[in-house]
Amino acid sequence: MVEEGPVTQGPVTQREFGRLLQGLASEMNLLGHDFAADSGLHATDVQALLAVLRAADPPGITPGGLRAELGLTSGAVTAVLDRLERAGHVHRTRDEADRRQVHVHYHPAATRIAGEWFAPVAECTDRVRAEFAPEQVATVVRFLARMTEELAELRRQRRADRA
Amino acid sequence: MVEEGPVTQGPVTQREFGRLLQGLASEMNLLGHDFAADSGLHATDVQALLAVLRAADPPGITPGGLRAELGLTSGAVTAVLDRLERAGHVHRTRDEADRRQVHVHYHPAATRIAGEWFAPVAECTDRVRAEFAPEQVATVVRFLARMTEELAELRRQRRADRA
DNA sequence: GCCGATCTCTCAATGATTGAGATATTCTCC
DNA sequence: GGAGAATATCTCAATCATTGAGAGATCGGC
Repeated sequence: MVEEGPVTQGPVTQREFGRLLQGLASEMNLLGHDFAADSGLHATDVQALLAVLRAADPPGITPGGLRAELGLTSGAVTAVLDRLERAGHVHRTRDEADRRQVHVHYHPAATRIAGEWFAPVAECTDRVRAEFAPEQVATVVRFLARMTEELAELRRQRRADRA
Repeated sequence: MVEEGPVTQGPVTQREFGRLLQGLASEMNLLGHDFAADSGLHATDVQALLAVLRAADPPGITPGGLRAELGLTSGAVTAVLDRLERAGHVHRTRDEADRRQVHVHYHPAATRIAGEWFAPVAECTDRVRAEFAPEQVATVVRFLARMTEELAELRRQRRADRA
């Protein structure tokens, strides 16, 4: 009873806020695990497939981009893409302008499969979003974008410091 | 302007919203990778260590709890804990009431090391939080909590359906 | 054109993860 | 109380993802 007091800014300590963020990230990770298990893929392959799916496909994401986005070494990315390609989820094309680069594209079937599997998740998201007023949703969106941006900047800076 | 037809809920489409969430989760994952690289640990070990750190320590988290929270098999959890214990980050105690169970506790040193490494991340979080009014932060907190809860419920239900 | 830089892939070595089974403990129901 | 089912953790051999160094191919600046 005593600890339920404050409501606005004070009640959520930095630590609790971190816990919330970690908890959500963890839960999303587990969704990936489940999708992997259901699809006969591995957790890493799913992360890669999702990264490919959420990349703009006109250009398509490069193995190097995946390397940066998944935190893997180049050999691991090649292996992941080999597995995804062998399973028929993605295919590679070589950039004609810069022939060193490769672009990874998803197959329509992969979109459909992932879309169907994640449909209940999307419903989940919609359900939660519906609990918030439009301007509140906008606030959440702004927060998510800013947080992501700020963390990316932090990592970028750290990388620069290391060199 | 023209192609924004299927607006499910306000200005942000469901797809964009999912992208935002995935992007943030991905970024947080990469932070874990970097911490792992700097600490001589593996990505999984870091996830486990963070899970131990954010668990209430009076009881301490069990290997089974970690198994559920990381999506690993029992053998993998044992291996992870062996590594973390060997590195001096955590230690195991056996529950006296139910001697089948084990509780994992972090060493104070682990808290300090992780705390120091993640201090800039915490500053990041604070910086972003400072950009929002108290009631907006409260909205974000509520959203994070509800989203996590809903996703956890979805996974729980799926697990039940499978059986 | 040439040299350094960039991007991807190869490959052997390492080691993390799996999955079935063993062990120990608790719970349930007669 | 005691037999059997259920639960929690650990063991271990087999599998396979990941690492890390290096090769091959291509581009950009001078």
